[in-house]
Amino acid sequence: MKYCNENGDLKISGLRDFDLAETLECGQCFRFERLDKEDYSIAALGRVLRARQSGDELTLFDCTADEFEKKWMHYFDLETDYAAIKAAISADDPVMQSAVEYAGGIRLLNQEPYECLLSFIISQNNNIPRIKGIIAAMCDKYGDGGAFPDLGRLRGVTEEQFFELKMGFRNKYIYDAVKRLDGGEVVLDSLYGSDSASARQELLKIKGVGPKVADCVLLFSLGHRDVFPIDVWVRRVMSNLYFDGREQSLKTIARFAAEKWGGYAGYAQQYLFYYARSGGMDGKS
DNA sequence: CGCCAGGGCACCG
DNA sequence: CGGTGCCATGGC
Repeated sequence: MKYCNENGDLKISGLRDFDLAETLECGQCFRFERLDKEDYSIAALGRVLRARQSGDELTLFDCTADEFEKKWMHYFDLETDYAAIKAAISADDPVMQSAVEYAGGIRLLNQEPYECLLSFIISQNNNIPRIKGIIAAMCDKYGDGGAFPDLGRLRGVTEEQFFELKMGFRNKYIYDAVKRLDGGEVVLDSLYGSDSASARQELLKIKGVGPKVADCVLLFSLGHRDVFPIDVWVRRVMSNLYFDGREQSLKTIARFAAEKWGGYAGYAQQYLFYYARSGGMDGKS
């Protein structure tokens, strides 16, 4: 990977195992806008970044090399060797080989834990377009200039006001999350280093945060790549492709994934999720 | 109209 | 413990 700044824009070349569209559209983040094919506006890390990919070249508009090194390199997980990970998780596994081939440019983002937590609380029993809409409404209403509203801005917001953003029954959960973070009962930044199980226990203190939401926050923002979030899609695709179509319990799937993929289970999960949602459920396409 | 969506809670036996 | 009904909303 090489990069240099041209007229204020950063041009990165020689990228491998990276596809901007796949990475953004695979359901791990919600605040982005597709301007054109492989051309996106991304709201993250305190600003709006426009990015466009052409082959193995990625352009980050209005971005210095310094900013790239300090923020976006890690955000897009570009310092990680995905070729090695893909080889490891798909060894002797035709199912995972297909999933990895289908969307081999997915990267697991390193998002901000606070935004990731609130976003995935909103995601529960919901669909992706509507999740994006609710988050956008919250940013418009309470964020500074459309940014994701920080704790200070959500501190005084009532359950009723969250309900007005069309959150439905999740309004109480968002309210509870804000309260516990604000009160210091849960400290997200302390969860980077600890082991996944104890970090999950902390997140489960928040009302409306169960195993699935907790695992998404651990995987997509806190660097715990061993966790394996199981939603309806993952349960379906796992049952179909690894258990002969017989629906398995969450516990069985979790144990299977942990034994099969270990510390790389999170990567495996994301390839499978995207594969399943794109119609690869029968194991042929 | 009913079913479903990147679930979790309360309640039940 | 494991199973079940319920929760708001919008797209299909």
